[in-house]
Amino acid sequence: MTKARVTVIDIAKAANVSKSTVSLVLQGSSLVNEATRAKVSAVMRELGYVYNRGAANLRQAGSKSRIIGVVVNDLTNSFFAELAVGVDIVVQSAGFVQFLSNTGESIDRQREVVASMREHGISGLIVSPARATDAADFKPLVAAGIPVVVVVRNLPGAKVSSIVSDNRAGMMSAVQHLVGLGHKRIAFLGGFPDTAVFDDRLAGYRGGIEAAGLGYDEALVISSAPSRAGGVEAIGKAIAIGDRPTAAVCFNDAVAFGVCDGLRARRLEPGADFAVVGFDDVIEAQAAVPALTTVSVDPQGIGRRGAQMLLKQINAGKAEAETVTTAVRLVVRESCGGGTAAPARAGRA
Amino acid sequence: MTKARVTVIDIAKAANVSKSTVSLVLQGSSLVNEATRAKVSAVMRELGYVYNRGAANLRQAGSKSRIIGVVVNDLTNSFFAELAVGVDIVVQSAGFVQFLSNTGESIDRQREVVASMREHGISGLIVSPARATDAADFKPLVAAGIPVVVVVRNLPGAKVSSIVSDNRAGMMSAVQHLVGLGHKRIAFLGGFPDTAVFDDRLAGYRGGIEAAGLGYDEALVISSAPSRAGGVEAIGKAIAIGDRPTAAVCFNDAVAFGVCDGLRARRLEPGADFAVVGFDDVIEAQAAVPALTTVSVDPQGIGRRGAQMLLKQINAGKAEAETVTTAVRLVVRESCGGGTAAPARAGRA
DNA sequence: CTATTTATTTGGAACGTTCCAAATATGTCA
DNA sequence: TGACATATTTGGAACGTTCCAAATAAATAG
Repeated sequence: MTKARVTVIDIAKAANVSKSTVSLVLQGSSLVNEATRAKVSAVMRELGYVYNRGAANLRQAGSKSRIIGVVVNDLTNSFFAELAVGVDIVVQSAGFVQFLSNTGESIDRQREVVASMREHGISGLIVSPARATDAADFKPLVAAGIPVVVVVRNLPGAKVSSIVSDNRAGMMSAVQHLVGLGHKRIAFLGGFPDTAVFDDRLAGYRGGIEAAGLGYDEALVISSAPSRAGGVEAIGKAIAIGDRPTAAVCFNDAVAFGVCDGLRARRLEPGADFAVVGFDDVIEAQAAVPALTTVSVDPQGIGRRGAQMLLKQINAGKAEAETVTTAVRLVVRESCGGGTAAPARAGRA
Repeated sequence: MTKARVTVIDIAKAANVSKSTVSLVLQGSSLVNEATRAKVSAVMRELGYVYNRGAANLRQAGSKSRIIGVVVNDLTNSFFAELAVGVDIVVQSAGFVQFLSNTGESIDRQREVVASMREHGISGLIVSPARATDAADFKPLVAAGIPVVVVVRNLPGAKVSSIVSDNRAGMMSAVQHLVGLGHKRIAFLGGFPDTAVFDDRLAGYRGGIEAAGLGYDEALVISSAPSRAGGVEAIGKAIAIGDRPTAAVCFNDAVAFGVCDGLRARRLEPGADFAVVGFDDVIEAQAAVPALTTVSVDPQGIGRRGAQMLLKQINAGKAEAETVTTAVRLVVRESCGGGTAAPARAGRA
């Protein structure tokens, strides 16, 4: 067991050069003679040298740490897992590493992990904020010159870059699709009203309804937790309405799945008896039965995009807030009926 | 915009004490006077001090970095995402942070990220190795005194701790369940034979078959990619066998889903015409139609467990390799027929 | 052979902490 | 009061790098 760490000085001694030279080799400087470089490299390999980034960061000005912090609100949701993977791909290929943490929608946890990341000297931060995050929470970071990119959920008021999907347009096209299928009573189900994403999606819904000449009816907007359970709850209320809706656009796919569950529990077949559209296009959407018609947002793409933007800002040194909305597209599957006749599913009563 | 970083010396000056005292406060030492502590803390808050962990690590011996490296082979698989969350939960509440990377089953990538983590001075590593990982890859880490815990997939030959689920027992109980339902010809479908996990599960299958007095028939073991597509392929071959099986245990849930797809494509209804059992109990298993009977392994639990073990080793200073197999349990749903019939699952939500 | 480039190498002095040994202040007891 | 114990504070000297200014070696010019 090697007791002490092998340092640049050990290398220097063994290779008969100065530590400065070793450092030069480490950075691939062109100042050093080829022969020397070879010798030093050989010694490093031989002694099993491992670079101490901490020490280097200490010396180098501020944020050369090459660590990117990534904070997501729910890693168990495959949407965000995909997003993290997208970030990782570009971050890694740029020679940075990723510091990933999950907040589970807890705002306190979020504060903790961001603080911790800061102590570790991250070069930049990508965050999908927990619900009800205070826009001011990231103020100190940007004040310290650490670029921040907010993804998925935007943070109105925060002076940071953000990438969000085009929630309005997506929901609008979902509504248009249902209208095209002849539906007149279309509900909007799920989601918490206190989020910017909710507002955007609802606005898209309303826009679609009004553009179709249908009246916007507030009774058809039923919020709930943005989860499967929330979907079950919401469809329950929706069905109890006097002038019952015949279709619904859902806040996200999880809600849509819950809506399907709730329909079946009432002996209604999603797709046949009631049309359902989701939002996000999570991996499960295409495997579900019936396969879910949904608005696809490509979380991995958002992750990649966000990471690129962040790296750009890090390299630029100066970060001016920039906002990007990424396009979305409706993926028509089976949950609104009419779709591609599925491989004969035995009709479950 | 604050130009320079606020350091412990700035605090010292402003609070009229020495930097040593500030350091003491930082570490919550009981040596410092209450009044002094209060004053220093106030100044720190006022000047917006942020602790520089890099500098601290530099001074402190070896691995006090409080960073835990986590490497998984496929973050988009919700099984591993759950695992990462499990790790994060205990790691975070112990005041450590998590460095998470995804290898996407690439062995090169794995080497890169592990090297990078090492440069950053991780205190320990939790890894779910990419396929065909060389056991020797983690040698240098443990030689350097950095504890490593391998999860999910074990690494025969590596002298590191590991946590794997009880693959043998799980598969055995799956077979027993099918035997109990009267099946005589039971196939084992999917998975790559070059993995330890495959060997274990196959051994469990064989054990169950033989314990039931049924003959072990190699023709009924059909390997394939451990994916949905692999499942489709495997069931195709299985059905083509002369003495056709009436049931199958699958390498994992993804394969099981593929098997269901393949059955339907041949106008066979999984559950009714052919019994299918999965392994893992991924989130989708209970929502699928028919809901999948499968062996539940609780990835989050494995993550938590692994993290605890790692922390224990870090604190102990010395790490002796320890191997734990976690219990699994068969969850009976609908994919073997007979199960809870009609009343659509309102059960969960 | 000296003067002048050009190529390479090199000692410190940082960076922001923690740790140690030693200094100072405070209190207690005879 | 002096001597001693106890509580609190404090200057350096590390830790492993990078950077700077300056030294040395080699090559070219005059």
